[in-house]
Amino acid sequence: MADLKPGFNPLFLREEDLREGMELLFFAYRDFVAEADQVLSRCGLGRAHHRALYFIGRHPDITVSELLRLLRVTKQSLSRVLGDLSAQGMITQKPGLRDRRRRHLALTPKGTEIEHEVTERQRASLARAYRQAGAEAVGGFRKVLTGLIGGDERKRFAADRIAEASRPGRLPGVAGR
Amino acid sequence: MADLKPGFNPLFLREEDLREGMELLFFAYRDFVAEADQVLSRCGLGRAHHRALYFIGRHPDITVSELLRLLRVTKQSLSRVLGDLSAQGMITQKPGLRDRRRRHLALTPKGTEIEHEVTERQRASLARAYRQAGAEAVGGFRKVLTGLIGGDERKRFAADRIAEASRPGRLPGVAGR
DNA sequence: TCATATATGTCAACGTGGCTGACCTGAAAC
DNA sequence: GTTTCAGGTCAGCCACGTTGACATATATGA
Repeated sequence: MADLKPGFNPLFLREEDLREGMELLFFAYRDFVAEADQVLSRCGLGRAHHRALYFIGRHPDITVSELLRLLRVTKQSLSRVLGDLSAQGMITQKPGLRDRRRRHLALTPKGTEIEHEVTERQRASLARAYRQAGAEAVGGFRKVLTGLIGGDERKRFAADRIAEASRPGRLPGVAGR
Repeated sequence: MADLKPGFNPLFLREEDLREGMELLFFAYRDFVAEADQVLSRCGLGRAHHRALYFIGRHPDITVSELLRLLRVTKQSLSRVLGDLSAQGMITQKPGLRDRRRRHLALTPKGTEIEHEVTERQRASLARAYRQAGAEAVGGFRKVLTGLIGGDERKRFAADRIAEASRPGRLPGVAGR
């Protein structure tokens, strides 16, 4: 069953600890998103809408295909969500100047408001966990999670992400595929 | 907008860092579960089946309601999943001796095999991330995630969980509700 | 200039896995 | 022994993923 050999691994790689880590991730994620779901349901929105709002807010003028690569869903799924958000006046979609096939997405004031309202809960929740755990633990948290991210996306969370943060409209890890 | 005041918070609690943490969690979880989904779809099972298999394997003779509290889904949702697993001969359900209403669940050899096959991928993935990050980072990872878990469940991941691990059939955080 | 290949986005139909509501069954209480 | 209740099931619905077929826009080449 490809079991880990206890004698050849540090303590934290034991079967039991790995299982515990998996459960921790499961429970933490479950509760983290549940935080937002309450607010979302009051707005008549789902989790999928929130994810779209979030990333559009974070990357103004993002195109649909860039958003697709971030979310890793099919364009058909995303299309429905964007249709909803557009119908409710939460996002704007303007065709690109260079390539008029592309629609560039942005939040309306209303969309911004909803996004903040929902995300604020999660941010507060994470902030509390960060504060309780301390700066050093936060570093470890980020280190391990970064290691779990597969492939290209990991680069976005490399050490030099400060530079990225100062260019808010860009999507370095996405535009370059 | 209830923004965090930069002057009164340590650096790692800045808006930008919290957003990055949220995204990290999103991407890491997304890729972590995607790992298992490939294997699952080959077995004709879904994510819900895996979660049930996992926790039944980890807590033999668990009752349906205990499982419900772990997974936080409705009994109707779980019932369908258990029906599938039972029909495919992956779990056994025997009525309790003391209270014959309760069904105690356990994995069959076939169920154990499938569970291992799926979970093994995830365990390997987490082990790699742990190894890359180092023991200290793993401690921080667990600390922050534990802080994200709401309410009662957090206790299960307290310092004395070693004691729990030596009593594999028990569910201290669950039975006591 | 028009035929076509490619990229992008949409429409229709379907599957998984959540949910609520109504109901059944065994155990316990009066 | 009827009632009450916890544990579990059946039926139907919804959110949000999927695939397949199609529409539109740009780029390419005769």
